[in-house]
Amino acid sequence: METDSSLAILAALGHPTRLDAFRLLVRHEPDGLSTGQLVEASGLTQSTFSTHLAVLVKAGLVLPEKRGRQQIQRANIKALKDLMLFLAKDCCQGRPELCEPLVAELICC
Amino acid sequence: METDSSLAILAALGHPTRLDAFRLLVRHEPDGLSTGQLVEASGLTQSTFSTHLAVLVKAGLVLPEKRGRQQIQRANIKALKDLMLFLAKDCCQGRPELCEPLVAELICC
DNA sequence: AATTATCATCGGAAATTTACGATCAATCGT
DNA sequence: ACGATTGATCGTAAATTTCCGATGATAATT
Repeated sequence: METDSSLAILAALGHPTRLDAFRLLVRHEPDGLSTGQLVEASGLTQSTFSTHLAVLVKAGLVLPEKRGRQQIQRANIKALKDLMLFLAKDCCQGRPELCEPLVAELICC
Repeated sequence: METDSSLAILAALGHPTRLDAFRLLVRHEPDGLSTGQLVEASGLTQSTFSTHLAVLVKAGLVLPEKRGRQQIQRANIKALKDLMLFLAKDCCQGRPELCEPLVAELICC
């Protein structure tokens, strides 16, 4: 994964509203949630949340899917995986000994 | 790890200057780099970079250490690990089947 | 066809971030 | 003690982000 798309993902998740929304979508995989449900959960205005959602979509973290006049949003787990691999490479590639306990702790989850 | 500190880490890494600096520090573990070396690598002004560095330190991603009149900066690998565990929990806790390929790919690195 | 529901986009205000030069504090070398 | 080096902090201007109400576009309902 290139650093630019990782950067976009990090920036997208670096806001409470967007992080909450993404985590909520992960918990609702693979059904997803409509934009309206996400708006309600956020407690923000529809237009305000729409711009946040656009950031997540642009970063590739959320995959919108048209269903009727609703817009179903789904978390892109692969994007999350790619980000984690990108982060892991930083410490594992250069310093494998630093990565060992990290992976060990991940396996048990 | 609480979501607030994860949020701070994500926001801190969501800027090219700070992401670059952090990755550079990871590659220089465990020796670290002086602030001046980081400034030079960033190509920014000393004062500008100093504010970026403060964000990284506040998020706990970088651990400063006084040495003479220099300030040695070191990457906090544990903070990175905690972030990855936080992200992994989102998809693993709710949906273990989503996490399996993620962990599998991490192990090989 | 008209109305309603869902969601994106526009326009603009307020807040925050980013960037810089200048200054200050601390430490080192002379 | 004095000057030089290192890096944090202050003041501030420009850019970006965040938030909202209003408007538009599209699709379902009546």
